[in-house]
Amino acid sequence: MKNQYINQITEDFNFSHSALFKHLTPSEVERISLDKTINTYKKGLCIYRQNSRITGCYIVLDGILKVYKTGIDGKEQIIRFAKPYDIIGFRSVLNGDLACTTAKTLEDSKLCYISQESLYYLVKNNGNFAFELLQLACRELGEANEYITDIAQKTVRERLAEVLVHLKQEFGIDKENILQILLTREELANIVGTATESVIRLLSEFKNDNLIEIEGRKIKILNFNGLIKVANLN
Amino acid sequence: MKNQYINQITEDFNFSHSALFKHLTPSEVERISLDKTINTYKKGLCIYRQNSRITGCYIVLDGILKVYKTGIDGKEQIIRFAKPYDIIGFRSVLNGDLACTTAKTLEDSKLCYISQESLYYLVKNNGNFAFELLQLACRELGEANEYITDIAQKTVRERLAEVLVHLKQEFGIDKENILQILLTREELANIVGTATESVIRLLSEFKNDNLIEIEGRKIKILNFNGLIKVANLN
DNA sequence: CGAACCCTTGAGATCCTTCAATCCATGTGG
DNA sequence: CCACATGGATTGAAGGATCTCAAGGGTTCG
Repeated sequence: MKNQYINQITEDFNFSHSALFKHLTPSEVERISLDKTINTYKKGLCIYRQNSRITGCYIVLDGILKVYKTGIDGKEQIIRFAKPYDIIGFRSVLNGDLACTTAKTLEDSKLCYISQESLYYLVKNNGNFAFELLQLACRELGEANEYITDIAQKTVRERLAEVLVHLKQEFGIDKENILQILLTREELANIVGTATESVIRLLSEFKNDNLIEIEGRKIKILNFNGLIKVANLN
Repeated sequence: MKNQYINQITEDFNFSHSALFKHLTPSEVERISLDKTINTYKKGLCIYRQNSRITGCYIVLDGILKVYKTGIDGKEQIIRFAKPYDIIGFRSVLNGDLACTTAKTLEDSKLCYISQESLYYLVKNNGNFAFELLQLACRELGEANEYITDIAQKTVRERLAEVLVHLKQEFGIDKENILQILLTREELANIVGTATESVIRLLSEFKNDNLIEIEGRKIKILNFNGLIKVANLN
């Protein structure tokens, strides 16, 4: 019976592939398997909402989510994406704060819910888990600091090129060099922190410079090093 | 003998006032007291530099530091400040990365150095300490996300007002309503993410609007709620 | 008394946003 | 199958916020 639950999650989620969860003992795996919930979500659904109380966090088993803050007059600022093996919502759970972001699926997705109690249990009882989570938080913090500096100092053009570089690094490209994440122009603008129209104009400049090709939301990377140069990355 | 070391730190630093360190057992206090180093630093000194290897972290006992990243053509972006009871450098220590920021004293300061080994020891052996540190990282992460949204969406005017609000909340004001942190116009610009000249012009607008008074680097807050309104904070 | 720093102000340039109009694809209900 | 609504993409034009450059003034300090 218990094994059945465990199989249900390990089928979708190979713990040993996760830096965070590979330290779990069999009994810990069993424990979280007992109170976890695996659900699938259609594209475009909110998993949790900014300013709502959040009772647990989620591991992404399949799909891609955007995590964003809603700022002045409803404009979204995308803070990060989450893909398989990523964990979302742990920040608010650990702090006991209301969610400071909204998480929404960009594709049909499968998530594993882990309750606040389970997360606390792991953090308190498994030093390695706590350490990995701490490292994760620190890594995200480092990235956030980088982001702040970029937004504060770089031009929109540089930032858009940098975003394309990061998206390639995070989601990869297929054999035709097409970015493996599909975003609307508005979503791109909400990462870069600019207006939709600016993204459109710059993308078409990048196209004229033979850095990329565009077909709807598909972006083909033609000259990665060129993008890096435009982005002013080192 | 050992007690002498312990006194040396507890004299400057009341552990029970620190959310992070109040969980330490006497033997843990003793342990870190044995390998810690307390030093005073003149104003304007670098404690550690971006891209350098960092062998431990620092607790601020006295003084104020700025923590910043150096971006395009040497322009500083101030990420945060540190004041007594704050801890700096733990992010890079825990991740084993090179420092991603530079920390510099804004006043004569006294810091307590804690080695990587001691920090690791505490994280691994004291679940409460690890938990507090995790919470701290999560809190900073939440603030960083907030910051990203602000820089991306707000005008320079709004951001400058917001910075003044935050500085008041973090460092307070004296009986004459003067901000208890002195910054150059350039440093203010490096928090806001703008040009020095813009800060100067906006500060004098705020003065004309009777929100503040300026005398050199002293900023007197005349109308705090007005600043909050300009900052578009709620 | 310079030198070094910081602060201030003006003017022009420019990047970017905003607003408005159009186009296109998709989906839905009659 | 058509008419229409919806959401996204695109383009142009105008305006504005902010930056850059340049010059000058004040203060501190050796």
